[in-house]
Amino acid sequence: MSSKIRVRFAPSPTGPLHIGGVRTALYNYLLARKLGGTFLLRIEDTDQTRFVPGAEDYILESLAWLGIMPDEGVGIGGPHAPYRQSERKDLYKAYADELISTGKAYYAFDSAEELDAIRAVYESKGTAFQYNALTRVKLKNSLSMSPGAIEEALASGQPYVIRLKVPAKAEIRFQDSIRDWVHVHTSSMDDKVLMKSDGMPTYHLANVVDDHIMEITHVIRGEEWLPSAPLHILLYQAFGWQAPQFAHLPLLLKPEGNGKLSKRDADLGGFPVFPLEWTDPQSGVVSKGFKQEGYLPEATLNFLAFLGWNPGTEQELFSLDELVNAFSLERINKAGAKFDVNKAKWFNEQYVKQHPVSELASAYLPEIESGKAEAFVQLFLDRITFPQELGQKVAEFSAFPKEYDSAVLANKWNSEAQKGLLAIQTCIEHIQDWHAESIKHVIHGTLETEGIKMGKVMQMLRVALSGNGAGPDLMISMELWGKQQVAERLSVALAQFPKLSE
RNA sequence: GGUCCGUUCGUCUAGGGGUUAGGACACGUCCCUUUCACGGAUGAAACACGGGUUCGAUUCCCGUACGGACUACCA
Repeated sequence: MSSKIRVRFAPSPTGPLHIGGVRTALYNYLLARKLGGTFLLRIEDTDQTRFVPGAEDYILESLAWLGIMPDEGVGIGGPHAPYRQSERKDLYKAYADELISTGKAYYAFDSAEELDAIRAVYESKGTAFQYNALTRVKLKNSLSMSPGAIEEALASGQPYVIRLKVPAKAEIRFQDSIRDWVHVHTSSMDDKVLMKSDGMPTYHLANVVDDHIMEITHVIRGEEWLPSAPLHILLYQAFGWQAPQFAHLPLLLKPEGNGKLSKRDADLGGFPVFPLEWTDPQSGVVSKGFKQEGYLPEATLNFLAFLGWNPGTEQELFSLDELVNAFSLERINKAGAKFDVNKAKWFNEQYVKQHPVSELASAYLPEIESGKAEAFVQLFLDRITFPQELGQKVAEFSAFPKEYDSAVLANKWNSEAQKGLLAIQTCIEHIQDWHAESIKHVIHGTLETEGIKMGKVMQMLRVALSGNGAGPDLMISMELWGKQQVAERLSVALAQFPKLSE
């Protein structure tokens, strides 16, 4: 008996992959790597009406961007191909038939409209309708109909679904890796549809059959599946199969208020909930992506990993390999986690700072000569959250000041500052070796001989050169502007500042 | 409504029968710096409530409240 770990990520191609889905994929990936197992990708496209073109590619591209590619599955191949459920359609029918023949499932001929009507009646009475042991005898199915009538209905091609015959009185229990024992009584479950009238299986059947065939050992999925887990257990029992180990992940919640994180929150909060930018093929509406917003894949992964899991130590920055190493199902939390943009940004800043300067320079300042571009990156590295801010920073830096910080001017512009700036204007003319260190040396020396305190003029010098009262290291800035530019900026500023007499 | 799941600073969380309840983000203050940012230090900030069990409960049990998920021929 093989004890090889096999996990899967099984999204539906109904739109862009949600960030919660990405976290599910990540946890699956981490467990597989941690235990030397296999991570596979299966596409659950059994609902033909909700298929969205491009969604499958989007999923693959997202996983590739983050570096958590599956070992097996759609787009990769493997021993259990095909991995797209629509292409495995015929398989499921045979399993459903097996359940019919063993009496674990039955045909139901009730139309969707009939059931809706029944539901409406129940609802008007303040109760909920359940298709179960109590009601199925009064409905149109192979349990209530005579053998002849069933025969006839089937032969005449009357549409039907196959439903699981849920036992009336039984307690279903299973041990979840995250929630421990979960018990549910079958009286609160209904006879779920296994095969739809269009010949496609429902999620429940396809999922259980495929997880079994593909030898999945651990099912790691979102908490929204917890209520249907007992049904899946029942299915495994009906087939006589061993159920995999379940782990139901806590949900990702809205940053404000309550509820599941949704696309709407992203639009409202100005942050992405999708890994990559997505253009809706129907409406053309574009949704932001972590990548396009400027989040680095390592930062996105690290941030996501910590939403619902932690290593139990005080280390927060983890590479993917370190995550693999530290990961365990046991340390996943039970309660839902609110998405916090500030924390995401903080992670990104950490990774931006760690990023090789040369790469940032060539990727984000491609127009600028590499040596200078790297100097700019160094200058702004601590002041940006997203690397693409670099271009804007450099543009602002390079532009001639349009106006001068009036508050600083009001406070610091005095005759001593004027004297200092005049002295600086003269002395920089003589600097041959135009580098931050030598500029600093000369300016300091000049101010000292003039008997002017640094504090009295330096901020005015900054305002004169950049227009701003705050900014990066002035000496390095001067080096980057170049001697001629500095001289020009200084003389323009001096001409505009009010003239002060001694 | 029913079923199930959950609840430690504003947020992510550590912890766990006896602790000054720890860390991180954000926020305040201070230091560093010519300024800002970075960095460092520091402050404010939490065990939902009520009953048990116990010498002792934030920790275990039960209720309540609150929150969430699910309740389709969607996944």
